[in-house]
Amino acid sequence: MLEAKKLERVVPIGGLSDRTGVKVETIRYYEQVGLLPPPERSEGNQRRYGRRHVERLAFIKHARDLGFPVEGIRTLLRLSDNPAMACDEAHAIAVSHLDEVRDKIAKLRSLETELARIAVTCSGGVKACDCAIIEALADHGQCGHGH
Amino acid sequence: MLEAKKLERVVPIGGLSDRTGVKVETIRYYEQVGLLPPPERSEGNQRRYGRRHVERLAFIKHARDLGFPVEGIRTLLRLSDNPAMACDEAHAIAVSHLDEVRDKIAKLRSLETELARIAVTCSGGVKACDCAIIEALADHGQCGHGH
DNA sequence: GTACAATCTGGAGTGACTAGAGGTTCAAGA
DNA sequence: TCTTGAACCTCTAGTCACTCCAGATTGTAC
Repeated sequence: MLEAKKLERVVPIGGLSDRTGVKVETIRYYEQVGLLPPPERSEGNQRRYGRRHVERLAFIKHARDLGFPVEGIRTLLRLSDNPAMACDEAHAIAVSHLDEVRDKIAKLRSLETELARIAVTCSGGVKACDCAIIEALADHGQCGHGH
Repeated sequence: MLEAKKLERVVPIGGLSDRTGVKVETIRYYEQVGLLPPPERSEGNQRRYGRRHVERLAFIKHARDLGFPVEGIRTLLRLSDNPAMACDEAHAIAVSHLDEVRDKIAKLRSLETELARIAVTCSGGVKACDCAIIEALADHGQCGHGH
């Protein structure tokens, strides 16, 4: 058992960073906020990570890439550590987040439309023109707030 | 002249907030970072805003609603105060921002696709199932980083 | 052994707000 | 005119998810 543990490949934080694509500083941050458990240390107090940390961090990164907030990931990790629990909660988290992403897409498309309208009215390059972009931004009728 | 100025309708910060939809605290913030010039004050040191401030803040709000960063808005405001300047810069700012918005939409749609895939594999509600969401997040093949 | 890159901790910054504490002013109503 | 409560003030610090920097130590290749 100890022998098996002794032979496990452990890496310093840079090695974990290389394996997961997560920055060194971000790894330390995740440890600080409790997403990643503190690893064992070398005699010189340097972090040494084994396979389980690699897997945990990969999970975290995948979830971050999908836009889950840190607190949501904390919940997902807890569920991950208790596979016998109902997956209602994981599903609720994912669906809620999916809704947020869809809302955001809708909003951004609306922004895109207006930005494209604004940008196209001023092709640029003409000195001393009255800038249509500035005028569009000053146009209260387009600012989405009733006056 | 002084008489005309005396008769201009001025409002306290709450009035400006009501007229523009921008929060009181956010108005103070914009003054602090220099987007909004400091207004005149009452004898009791309360801010008093006239029409020009209302217009300036409406401009800022419109630009923020479109997602322009504060520094970009600072530039747009400078251009707005100098209408004789070439509008190359305003155009460049708008187009650059439009590109960012388009990039973001593309990324979010990709996220939506994967989230929808993940969420649909676990309809939830079945106790003691192996949660497909957790497994999907743990699946290195899907995390966008080569191992 | 030497040198340099990697690692450590602690503190603070980023961007755009947002909240709270404790004190003052203002305006409406009695 | 007086009272009261909302609006206002400044200052400080928090939010979220990182990110950066300084100064010191460790580790590894040559």
